[in-house]
Amino acid sequence: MQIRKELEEILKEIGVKAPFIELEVPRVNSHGDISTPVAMMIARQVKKPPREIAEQISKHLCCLSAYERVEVAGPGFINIFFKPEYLYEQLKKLLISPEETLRMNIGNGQSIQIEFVSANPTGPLHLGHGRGAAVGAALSNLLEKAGYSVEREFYINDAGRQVWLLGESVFARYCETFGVDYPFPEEGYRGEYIKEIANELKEEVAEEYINRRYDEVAEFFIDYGVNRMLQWIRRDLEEFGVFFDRWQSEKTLYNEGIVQKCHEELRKKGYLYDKDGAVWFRATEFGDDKDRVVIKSDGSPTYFASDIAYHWYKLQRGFDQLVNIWGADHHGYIPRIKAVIKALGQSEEKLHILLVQMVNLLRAGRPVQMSKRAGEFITLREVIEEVGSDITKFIFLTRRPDSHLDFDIEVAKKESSENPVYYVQYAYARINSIFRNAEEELLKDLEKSDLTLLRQDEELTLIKKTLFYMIMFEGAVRELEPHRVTFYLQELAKLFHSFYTKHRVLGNKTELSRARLALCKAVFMVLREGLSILGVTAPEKM
RNA sequence: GCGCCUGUAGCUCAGUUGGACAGAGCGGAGGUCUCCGGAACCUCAGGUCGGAGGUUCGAAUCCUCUCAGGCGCACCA
Repeated sequence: MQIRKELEEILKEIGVKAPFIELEVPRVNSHGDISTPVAMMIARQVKKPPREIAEQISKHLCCLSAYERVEVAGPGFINIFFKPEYLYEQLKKLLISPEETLRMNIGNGQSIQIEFVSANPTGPLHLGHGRGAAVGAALSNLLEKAGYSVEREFYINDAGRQVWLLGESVFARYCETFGVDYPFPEEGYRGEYIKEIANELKEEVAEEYINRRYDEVAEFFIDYGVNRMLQWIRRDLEEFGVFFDRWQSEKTLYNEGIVQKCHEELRKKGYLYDKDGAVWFRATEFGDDKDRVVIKSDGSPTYFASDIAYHWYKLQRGFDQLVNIWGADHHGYIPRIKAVIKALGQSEEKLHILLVQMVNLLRAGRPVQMSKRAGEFITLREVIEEVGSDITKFIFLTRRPDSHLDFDIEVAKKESSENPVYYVQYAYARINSIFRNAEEELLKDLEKSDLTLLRQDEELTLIKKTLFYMIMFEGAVRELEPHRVTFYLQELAKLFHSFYTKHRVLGNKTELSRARLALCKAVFMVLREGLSILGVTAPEKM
């Protein structure tokens, strides 16, 4: 698939530079296999009517052997029809080297760090975290396959007030198990899991910490609580099929002097200043609404203090690009973090902040109330136990991240038995089943089979669809949109089921069967590749 | 009050840096199967793209205003 390159060259000959050449797969067959509006896009620049430019371009394209014909249509579309021979050739290429073909090298080894989930270690993960996890993991996989060197990182907020409260909550419950009265912190965490930790502690340390003041033993309780929470978080994520390369602790940023070093640098540049007994960051210099407090007048740092340092540290580590996946409730935070990046002398383009909208959890149309403090909520773990990981991920990945999402547990279970994930997985299982039924002889060296026997509409359509995976892939990478993969897979599965219903693979003349098996193999590889981006299993049987 | 996100078929959602008559799944109606897995396939019905202006060859997409829902506007995290 090198149409884009060819078009670029033609444009160069004509003396035009187009920033990005858009290729579309038209809905209507008569509009060609591939179509491009590029002539219309440059019409203004060249000051010629689009159709005239289109004619000129299409004349050049006509000479190339891959195309059967090239038409100019409508206001100036260039519609390209492939020669079947070209399709067979590309299909063969896919069969011979699936990895090289399906994994376009776009990133060229650039390093990119993706930070996601980063849930506070003060309670179990909920469904919103699950959405971030699914999106982050899929995006990571996508970029990795596109030739980026990806690091998946989880940032742990293990410093500050929230974990202080976690420790105190555990401490209170711990005292309680000995019948010792300690007032439960007003904003403490009231979930059952806190009691679980307290009971564990009772086993482990007996009454060692009884009758002490909390601030004397806080460190112990915080560490214990945080570690236990992280264990659970990690376990739940693993169960969900999401893994991280690195877990960065906020506390470590303090202990290793990273926060201090970063602040010194900013101070030197004049971007930190003192006012009213506090230390401020000059965010307004870089487009934020107001300057932001970094160290409060009581001497304690704000959350922002370490967040600045965290981003500084990421940049220090030399990534070419950074991606932060945040819950949409943090959107107000974007200008100040972008300001930090700029203050550190880096281009804000380096940092992509992807907002993932909130998830409303419903059961049969009725909202399920969620409140972490009160300890009433349904966890990610409970949802994946009831609904299943594949289904849950698939639901998250069939929506744009910034769309609001009502996740109805009952609907999720019902719908999935009738369609979305299983539909795609079923196509995969079907192909596997065909392979199981086929005689071994037939399956040998499929790339050498006579692909020109694939002449039926359904076959040609299916071949094109598998080849157009690359167009979808490129767009998904460019826009950081893994959900495009999900939609593509559904379309591919649909075309496969259609083909399967209409044409028999096995039991034909040997060569036709082999050609169709080859086609199945190609679909098989694309499905497997796509599902692996989504982190959804590709079952051989189901 | 200010800012961000969302509003597309009865429901859940896509719609490729503005492109050809607006798409899919579910639900509804009707059909397909002697055979590789029916968790399948095919057909039909169904939308003034929240509303009003504007920009242009061309708008679901961009701009302005407006309505509705969600979320933010701390020396909280």
